[in-house]
Parts: sequence; structure tokens; C-alpha cells
Amino acid sequence: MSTILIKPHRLIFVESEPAENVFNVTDGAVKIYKMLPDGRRQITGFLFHGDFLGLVFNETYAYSAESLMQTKLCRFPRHKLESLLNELPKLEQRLLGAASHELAAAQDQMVLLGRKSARERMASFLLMLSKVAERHGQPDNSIVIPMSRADIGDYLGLTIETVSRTMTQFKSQGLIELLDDKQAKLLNLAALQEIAMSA
Amino acid sequence: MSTILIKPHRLIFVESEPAENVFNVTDGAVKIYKMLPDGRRQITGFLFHGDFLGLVFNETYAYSAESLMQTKLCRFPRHKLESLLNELPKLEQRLLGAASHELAAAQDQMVLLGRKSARERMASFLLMLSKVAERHGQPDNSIVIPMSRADIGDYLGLTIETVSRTMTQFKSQGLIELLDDKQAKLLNLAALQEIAMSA
DNA sequence: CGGATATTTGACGAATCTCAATAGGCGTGG
DNA sequence: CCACGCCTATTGAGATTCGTCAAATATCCG
Repeated sequence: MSTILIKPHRLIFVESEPAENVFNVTDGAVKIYKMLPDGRRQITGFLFHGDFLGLVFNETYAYSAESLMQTKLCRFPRHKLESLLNELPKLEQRLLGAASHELAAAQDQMVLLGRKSARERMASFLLMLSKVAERHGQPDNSIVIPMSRADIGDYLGLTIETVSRTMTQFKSQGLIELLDDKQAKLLNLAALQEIAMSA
Repeated sequence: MSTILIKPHRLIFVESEPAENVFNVTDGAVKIYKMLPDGRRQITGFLFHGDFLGLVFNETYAYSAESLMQTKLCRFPRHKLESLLNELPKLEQRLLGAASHELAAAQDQMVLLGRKSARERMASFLLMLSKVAERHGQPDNSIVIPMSRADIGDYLGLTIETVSRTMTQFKSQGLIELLDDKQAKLLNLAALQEIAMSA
């Protein structure tokens, strides 16, 4: 096990490569995504401090992973992990808990992608970043947006343009304030929650 | 642990109820879904012979489950499961494997919902049913469709009408043959795979 | 400072949704 | 056995949301 430091916008591993390592995000932010043969991309999650990465029991990675910013990772060789599991059953329970949590998040994202409008998706996304801010001990109405508009679009199943237009719309309705591309204030959390409609 | 028999179109459990049982589908078919407050629904998966159901490590179910047809389930009380896990670490590995598999399926579904066209979604769906048929020892080009058009729509993030129109389109292009609402032949698997584009 | 890249904005078009009508299946009861 | 009614699926026409293409603006970084 070793700690590694990763520069912004670096590939960490690629889908269908042999899954040699498992990671834990210590600091920074990571996106994970799958590609279609013609180049369309779906980002299936963003990972932050404390999240597990590459947690598969297949022989190959099921998705690609890339850093959004300078990021610190703990790396375990996977073959060591397997023997470790036999020694520490407690760890296995933690992994099962993590997988269960990820699964619940994946199902929420399916609801978002299958049934929510662009406005609802963007509101849900901003509230997700608000929860991340909270987890990091920041005020929940002041968010950092470490990903590009393209990343947001590929996460929400929208185009860059729709993401941008919806942000502008929220801004002009006084729901948010954009400090710059990467930083925003949520001026009306209640209204955003209303829009997001997440059961 | 007991085996229970469930009639078609019966609720098995409801989202946010205390998760008292874990199930294994022995026979039949089950849909699992989440609702938005205004009644929109997203079906997050269909389960068949051998699939685990209600596999959560939260105290409440994360989704509702309903039978599509007459279905047989194995039921475990969850509190017994937890002590069982301590005795049989092997079981925990199987559950972790199942969770990992479900997670991979969830990510594929996110790609479908976020980035695929109606045609691509329907082709992917028909091929999924083809794999189910194979798993059941049936020819892979003769599928049973145990769910309604509404279910298909809520699974693929489409409306009933779009599902129906796309089926008609496939039929008129000689890709499929509809025996009745619930049964079809896939006349050109290669073409459907081409359309589905699943990386 | 300046070129490259990312974001915003605008005009238009297309895929899918909505609403409405029709057709088909299936069970019940006459 | 047929007729009726109910429910689901299909088909059609028009509306709408979001995507596409294009241009302008802003931002980043050497």
C-alpha cells in the first residue's frame, strides 16, 4: 500500500484494463466513466475524500477513472487485497457497505437520467455538490465545481449547452450566484430541493 | 428461511419500509423501481432466476419490488443473515460478488439512460431478454417479454408510445417478429447488436 | 500579450413526449 | 358461443424539450 499524488486531468486507469489496484481517494476529486464505441461518454460517478475507487471483483476495470484536480490516492495491489480479506473479515463488511452505498447512489442516478428534466437534473447536481461541501466541513450553500461543463453534461445525460443554459436560468431566477466557472453560491436551497424533486 | 409463492403483479416490498427480509428469486420475474413524488417511476432492474433481491445494508429498502408473473422466492430474515455472515465468510464473498455484478449492470444502465437513443435502448433491452432466455436454456433468438409496455418504458426512460413505435419499426425492418405482446423472435441478432452499440 | 480552450448565447431542427383516437385481447356474463 | 366492457397496445398529429450547429465571449496559461 502506498500513497500516490496525481496531477489534474490524468488518467488513473482505463476501462477493460486488468484491474491491478484498488484505490481510496484521500484528497481531491475523480470522475469515473464509460465510453460508447462512437465516442459518447457517460460519467457514472464523481468520487471525493474517503470514496473507494476500482472496487471490482472482476479481473478488469469496468470503467475508466480520471482526476479532476490534484488528487491523493491510497493504492493497494489487488492480489494483496484478496489475501487481506481472508485475514480481516471486518474489512469485507466495510467493502460490502461501500458497495451497497454505491448501488443506492447508482439507482438514484438512474431515476435522474431516466425520468428527470434538465432543470431537475441540474438542481439535483448542485445539491449533490452541496452535500460534498458539507462533508468537507464547508457551508452547504457555497459549492466548488471542480468539473468542466462537458463533465457535468456527460454525468447528467445533457449537452454542454443545456448545462450552461440551465445554469444561466438558475442565476437569472436568483437561485444561484456564479462567482466563477468553478465556484458558486446556492442562494435558495429550498427552491433547488423543490426543483430536484428527489423523492 | 422459507420458500414463498407469489402471484403475478403483487407488491413484494415497498421503498423505505424496514428491510426485514432478503430474497433470492427461484423462479419467475420481478421488477424493482423507485418513484418520484409526482408519480414518475424508474424501474432500476428486472430480476430472474438466481438473482438476489433486497440486498441492502441499510435498515430500509431502497426501492420497491413487484412480481411480473407467478414467482417463487427464497426468503431469509435479515437479522439471521447478519449472524450467518459471521459464521460463513464465504457467503459474504458471494454477496460481494453479487453486489459488484449489480453495480456493473447499474453502470451499463446509466450509459443507456444518459447517452443512448430510443432505438439503441430498445435494441439493448431485447438483447438483455435474449441473454435471459439463454440463461434459462432457451434459444437466444426466441424471447419472452414478461413485462408490460409501461414497465419497459419506465425501465428505458421512454414513454409507452415510443416503446411501441420502436417495436413496430423493428418489426417492419425485419429485425424482430412479434408472436404476441409477450413473445417475440429476434430475426437478426447481429443487426440488433449493431444498433445497441453497447461498447 | 496572445493563442488555445472552455463557456455562453442564439437560431434552428429533430427526437421524443403529449394528447387523442383506434384497435386488439381477455374475461365475464348473458 | 357471442356480446360487452375493460385494459393494454398501437397509431396519428401536434407540441415541446433538448440537441445541433454556429458565432461570440470569457478564461486559462505559456
